[in-house]
Amino acid sequence: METDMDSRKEQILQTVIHSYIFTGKPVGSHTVADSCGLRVSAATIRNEMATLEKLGLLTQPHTSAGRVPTDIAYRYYVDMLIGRTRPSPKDAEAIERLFEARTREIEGLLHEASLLLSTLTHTAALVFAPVTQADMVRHLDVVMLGEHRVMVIVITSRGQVGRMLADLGEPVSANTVERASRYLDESISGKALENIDSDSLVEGPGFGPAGRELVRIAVEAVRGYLSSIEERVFIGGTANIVKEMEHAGAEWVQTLLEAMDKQYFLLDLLKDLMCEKHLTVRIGEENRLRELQKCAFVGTSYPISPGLLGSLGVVGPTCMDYARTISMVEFMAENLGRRLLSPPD
Amino acid sequence: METDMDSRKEQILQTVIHSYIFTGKPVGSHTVADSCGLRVSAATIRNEMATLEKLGLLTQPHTSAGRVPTDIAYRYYVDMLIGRTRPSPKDAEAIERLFEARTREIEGLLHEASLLLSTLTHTAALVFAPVTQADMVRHLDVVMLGEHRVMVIVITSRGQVGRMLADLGEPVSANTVERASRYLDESISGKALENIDSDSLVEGPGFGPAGRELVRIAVEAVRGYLSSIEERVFIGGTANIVKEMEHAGAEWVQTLLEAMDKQYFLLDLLKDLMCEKHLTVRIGEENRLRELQKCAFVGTSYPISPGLLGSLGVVGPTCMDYARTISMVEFMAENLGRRLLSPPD
DNA sequence: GATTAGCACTCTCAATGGCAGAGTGCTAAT
DNA sequence: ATTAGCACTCTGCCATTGAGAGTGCTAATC
Repeated sequence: METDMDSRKEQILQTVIHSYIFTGKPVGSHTVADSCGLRVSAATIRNEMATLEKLGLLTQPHTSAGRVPTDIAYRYYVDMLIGRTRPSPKDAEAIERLFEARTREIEGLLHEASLLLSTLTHTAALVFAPVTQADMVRHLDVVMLGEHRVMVIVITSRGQVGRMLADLGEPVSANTVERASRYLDESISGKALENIDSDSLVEGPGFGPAGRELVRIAVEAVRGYLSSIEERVFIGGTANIVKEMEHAGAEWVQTLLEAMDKQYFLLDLLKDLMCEKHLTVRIGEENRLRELQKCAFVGTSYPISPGLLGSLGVVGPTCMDYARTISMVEFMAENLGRRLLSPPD
Repeated sequence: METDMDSRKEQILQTVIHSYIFTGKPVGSHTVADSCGLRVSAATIRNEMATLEKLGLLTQPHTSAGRVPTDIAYRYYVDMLIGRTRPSPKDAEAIERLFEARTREIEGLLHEASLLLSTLTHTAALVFAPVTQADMVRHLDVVMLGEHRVMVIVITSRGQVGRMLADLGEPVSANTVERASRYLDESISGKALENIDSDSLVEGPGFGPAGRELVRIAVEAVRGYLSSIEERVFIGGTANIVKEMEHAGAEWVQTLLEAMDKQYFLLDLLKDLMCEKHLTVRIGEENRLRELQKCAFVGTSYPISPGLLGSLGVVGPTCMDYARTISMVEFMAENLGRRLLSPPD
C-alpha cells in the first residue's frame, strides 16, 4: 500500500482546508491547482484528491461538487500542519486592553472576557471559574431584610462570596440579628465546613428561641453554600452559533442553543479541560456530547490560584479558522491567568 | 362612518387571533365560521373580515391567503379581549416550587427563575435585579492573593457584594494586608460613598509606603464599585427565539440575538419597566428598540426591598399566547417579590 | 512511470410552466 | 342583512429543462 501521505498531498490538503475555511464552498481541482503553488495540472490534483478521499480526509457532498475536508482532515491539519501562532497585534491589543485596569470587578471581567473572545473568533465563548470545594470561612454577615427574613453573606478564605436568603419561622428583632451576626462571625471565622457544629453554636450566649432559630438557619445556609459548588459559566456570543452554523440545519442549531442554556451541560465540558494541561481541540464526532458533534470545540485551562484551574473555550463550526482561534484562546487564557493568578510567594 | 367595532367583529377578531396563535397559519373565513360559535356563513365572515382589514386589524400575506392579525389587533386583543387570568395549577406549582426552599442563594435563584420562565412561556426570559446606587459600606475585607495582588471584597448595608481584583505596585506582606483589612473595615464600615475620604485614610496608623498604597488602592476599588452600578441581567431561553421566530427571517433573528448579548441593550428595556407600576405589553413597532420591532415584549416590575424595584420580562413572537404569558410573568413577579421583599417592619 | 489533455458523465441549481388547492371579492338571490 | 355561487388570484408542489461545475477515465506525452 503506497497510500501514505507525502508532502504534495499535505500541501493539497492544506489548500483545500484553507479555501474551504475562507469560502465555505466545496473546493474543486482547478481552484486548488491555481492556488496551491504546485506547478501541476488540475488532473494531477484530481488524482491526488481521489487518494485523499480514499484515505478518509476528503469527501464530496455530491458526485460532482468539489471536495470538503472531513473531521479527520481537520484533525490532521491541527496536529501536523499548523505551527504555534500568536494573535495579530491588533487582536492581542484588544485582549490586553481588557486587563489593563488596576482594579477590576471579577464577575464583570469574566463576562467581558467571554464577550470579547466570542467577537474576535466569531464563535460562542465559554469562560468558567470554578471554586475550591472545601474552604474556610473568613467572614460571615447576617443582614436583616425583614422581621421574618435575613440575608446570610459568607466570605471564604479564598475570597468567594455567597449570598443566601433565609426565611425565619419566628420574627426577630434588629438587635438579635446584629448580635447573632457578630456572634456567628466570631465563632465561625477561620473554620472549615466540617468543623462547624450547628448544635454547639445554638447553645451560644443567651439567645431567645427566635435567636436560636436564626443561628440554626444561618448555619444551615452557610453549610449549604460551602458544600454546594456554586459554579457559573459565562457565555458570550451565542448569536454567532446561529450565524456560523446555519448550514448545519435549523433544528440542530436549536438543540445546541438549548443545551447551552443548561449550565450542567457546559460544566462537564469545561471540567474535562482542567485535567489536561494543554490546549484541547475536539472536532466533530470527537466530542463526547452529541450536541457538539457537528461543531468544533477549542478550549484550555488557565490558573486561578496555586492548585486551582479555571477553563475557557469556544464552540464554532468545524470549518473554523483553527490557527486564529487557537492562538486567541491561548492568549486569552494566558492573560486571564496572569490577571487572576496569585504568584507563589 | 359606521365602521366601529361591534361585538360580532370582536368575536371574529378574537377567533382569528386564537387560531393564528395556535396554528401559526393565516386564517380563512371558513375556519372562522366553523369555530367562532356565530351561526353565520363564511361569506358573512368574509365581509366582516374585509372591514376589519380596512380598520387596520387584519392583513393578508398575499391576495389569496387567510388573514393574519396586525400589531394593532394584538394591542386591541390585549387591552379589551382578555381578562385577568391566573396560570394553570400545574404552571403555578412549577413556579412555586422554585421558591419553596428556606435558604436560597440569590444569584442562583434569579438565574433559575429566568430559565423556568422561558421554558414555561417558550420565550426568552429576562430577570433583572438592580442595586441601589449610593449605599453604605457594611463590611470590607482585603484578601491577599499574592505579593502584588489582593482582592477587595465589600458588602453594602443592603447586602450587595462586590469583589475587586487589585494590583499593587509594591509587594506587601501578609501581615500588612491583614492589618490594612481590619483598619479599613473599622474605618469605612457604616460610611456612605461620599463620606469616604481617601486622603485622610492613608494617613492612618503607621503604614509603610506599601501599606499606604494598599489602602489607597483598596479605597479606589471600593469607590469604583459603589459608584459603578454593577447590574446583571439573567437571560434564559435564547434558544426559544430561534425556534419561535424563524419565520421572521434568519438575519433578523441574528441581530436580535446579538443585541441580547449586549447587556446595556436590555438594561434600557428593563429600567423602563420600573417606572410603570403595571405590567407592560409592547407589541411589534410599539417597541422603541428596533431589534424588538418584530416581536412582543411582556414585562413587569417586582419589589426587591422598600423603595427598590427589579424587573423581569419575556421576549417572544408577536403571535404569542398573550393570556398565558401575561399570567405567567405576573405570577413569577409576585412570587419573586414575595421571596425577595423584606416586608416593612 | 508520472503527468496531462480531452471527453463523457453526473449532479446541482435556477428557471419555467402547469396544476391543484385555498381563499377571496363580487353579484344576485333570499 | 345574509348567503350561495362563481370567477379570479395567488401559493405551493411537481416535473422538465438547460447551463455550469466538477469528476473519473482513457489515451497521449514528457
